[in-house]
Amino acid sequence: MNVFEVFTGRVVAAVQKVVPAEFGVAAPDVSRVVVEPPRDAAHGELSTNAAMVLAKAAGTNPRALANRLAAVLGDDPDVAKVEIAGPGFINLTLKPAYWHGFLANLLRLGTDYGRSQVGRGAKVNVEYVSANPTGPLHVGHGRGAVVGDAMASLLAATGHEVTREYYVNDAGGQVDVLARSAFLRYREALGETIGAIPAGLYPGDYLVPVGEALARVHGPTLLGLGEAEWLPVVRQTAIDMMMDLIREDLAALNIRHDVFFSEKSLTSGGTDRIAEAIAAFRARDLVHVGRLPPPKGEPSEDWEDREQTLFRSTAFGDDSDRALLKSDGSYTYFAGDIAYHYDKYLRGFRSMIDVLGADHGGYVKRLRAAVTGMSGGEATLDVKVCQLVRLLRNGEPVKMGKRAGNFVTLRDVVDEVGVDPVRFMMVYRTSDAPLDFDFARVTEQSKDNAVFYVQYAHARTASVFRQAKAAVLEGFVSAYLVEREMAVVPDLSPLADPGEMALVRKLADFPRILESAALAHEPHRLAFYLHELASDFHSQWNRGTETPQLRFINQADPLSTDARLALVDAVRVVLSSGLAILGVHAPEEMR
RNA sequence: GGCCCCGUAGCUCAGCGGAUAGAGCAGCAGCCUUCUAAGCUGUUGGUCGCAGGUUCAAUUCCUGCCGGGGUCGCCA
Repeated sequence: MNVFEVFTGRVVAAVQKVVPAEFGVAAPDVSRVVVEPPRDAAHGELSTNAAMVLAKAAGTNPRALANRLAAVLGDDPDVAKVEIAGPGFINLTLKPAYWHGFLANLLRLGTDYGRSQVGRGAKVNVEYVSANPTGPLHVGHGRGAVVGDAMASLLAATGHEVTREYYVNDAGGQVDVLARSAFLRYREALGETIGAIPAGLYPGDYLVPVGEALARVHGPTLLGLGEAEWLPVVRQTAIDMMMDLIREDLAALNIRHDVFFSEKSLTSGGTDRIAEAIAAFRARDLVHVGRLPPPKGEPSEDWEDREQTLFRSTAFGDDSDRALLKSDGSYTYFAGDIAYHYDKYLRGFRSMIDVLGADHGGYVKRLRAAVTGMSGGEATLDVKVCQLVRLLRNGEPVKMGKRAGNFVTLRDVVDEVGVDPVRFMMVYRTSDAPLDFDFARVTEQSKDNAVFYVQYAHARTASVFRQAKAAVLEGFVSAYLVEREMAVVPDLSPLADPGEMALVRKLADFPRILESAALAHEPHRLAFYLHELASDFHSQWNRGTETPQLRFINQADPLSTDARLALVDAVRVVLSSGLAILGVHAPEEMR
C-alpha cells in the first residue's frame, strides 16, 4: 500500500482523460510521470511533474496543461487542495480522512507494510564477502558483508527471490601458501621450534589451531612425506577450518549465506566446468587467440609477448581483452570466475549482484562483459564496489601493520562495539565513498550517534506503551491498544496536529524508500530514512514536553490518546521492520 | 599513462533531471516539578571543483580539464 503509487495511478487516469480529449494526443506516454513528496512541505503533500513532462507532446505549455489536470484532480474525493506552482508542478494536499485511512491500513498490515512485489518474483543472486579462505575477515570484508546482506534483505522485501552466495576461492596459489603456512604450525604443534614465519607465508596465529588439529589427526606421519603428498591434505584441513572461522565471523554479524560455491568444484569430480564455459563463449565467438600490449605502470621483468587465449571483453566495453589461460596452460582466475558466473546464469539468475572490495574496481568491466556476453545481454550484473573503511580511535587512524599483532579483525570490532553499531554504520553511507569508522563515536549514547538515535526512537515507542499500560489501569485508554491488537484500529480522526500529520506522511514514504533502495541496490537510503523518521518522532515527542496537550498520553483526552497510540505503534512498526531489513536490533529500552 | 570512485556549509555527509540545494557536528540563542533532556527548538553559514554541451528544466546526464583516493600484470 503505497500512497504515491496510488496517486500516480490517479494522475495517469487524469492525463488519459484530459490529454486525448482536449489536446488530441491519443496515447500520451506517461512513463516519466511521477508523484513524489515535494522537497518543501510548504508545497503540499504530493507533487507531480505530469504537466511538465507531457506539455511538449500535447503541444501546449506546462502551466496550461497543469490547469486542466488540476481541474480533474480537484474532483478527487480524497483531494483537499490542488495548486499549480513553479514551472508547472501540480501540488496536492489530501484530506485528513485519507491519511487516517492510510494509517489504519498501515496498522492492519503491520510488519508487511512497505513490502511490495515490484520484483515480481525475479531471481536475484547476491554474491558478497567471497574473501579468500586464508584467514579471519577484516573490517573491509565486514563492510561488503553488511552491504550485501542488507541489499539481499531489501530485495527479498520487495518481491525478489534472493539467493545469498559466497564464492570460496579454494583453488589457486593462495591456498597453497595457506597450506605451507599451516604446515609450519603443524611442525610447531609437534614440538619443533619454528622461529619467525618466513616472508611470503601467513604469519597469523589463527593458524596455530590448524597445526594442532593436523597434529592431533595425523600425528607425525606427514613429516615423512614430500610436499606434493602432504600439501593437499593440509590444504583441505586449513581451508575447512578457515571457512569455519569466516562463518563464525559472519555469524557474529548475523549473516548467513545460502550457498557457498567452491571454485575448486568447477574442475573437480571429473568435470571441467571452466572448459564448458569457455566452449559456450567460443560458440558465441567471444574467444580468440591474440597478443596483448605490455602492462602499463611499473615495468615488469617477467612479462613476455606471446599468443594467448583471450576473452573478447572489449566487445562489451572493457579496455583490453582478457587472458583465459596462463602460460603453463592452466586457467586464469578470471576463467574460473567466468565459469562461476556462467553457472549462476544456468541456474536461472538473470540479475546478479557482486559486492566487491575497493581493490577490485579494475575487475568490474571484464566481469560485466562476461555476463553480458554469456547471456547475449539477457542477464545483468551490477557490481557494487565498496570503498575502504578507515578505523579511527579517538579521531586517530588505527595503524594496521602487516605483521600479526596489531591487525584489527572484523571480529575484534564486533566484539568491542557490538553488532548493531557495526551493521548500521556500515550501511549509513553510500558504498561508493570511503567510510570512517570511529570506535568511540559508534558506541556513544547520544544523538550524535546515528545507530543510537534510531534505536532510541524505537525504545521510546515502547516506553509510550509501558506508560499506557498504567493509564489503562486508570481506565482512560483502550486496553486493546496497549495489548497492540491493532486488528481493531481506533478512530484516528483526533490526529490533526501538524507534527502528527507530518509523521503520518513520513510513514507513507517508507514503501517508496524500500522500493527505490532495492531497485538502485543502495541500502544506505533505508538507513537515512530511518534516521529521518526517528528525528520526526523525537521531535513530536518533545513537542509534548512543551505543550502537554500534545503528549501521546493525555489523561484529559482518551480519544486522542487512543489515536496517538495508534500513530506511535505505526512508527514502532516501521522503525522495527526497517531496522530488521538492515539486520539491526530494535530494542524495547536502552541500557 | 589507462581505468574506477570521490570533490556540495568551517567539519562529516545526504540529495543524483525539477520549484528558494538539505541534515548532523561545530558556533550563537533557548527548552527539564515532564511519556527516558540518552531528547528538542530557533539561528549563522553554500559561485553544489572549473569550463563547455544536451534539456522546457542540470548539483543531478554528456565531454574536457583541475584536485584527492584506489587500481593496473598469466596474482587471487
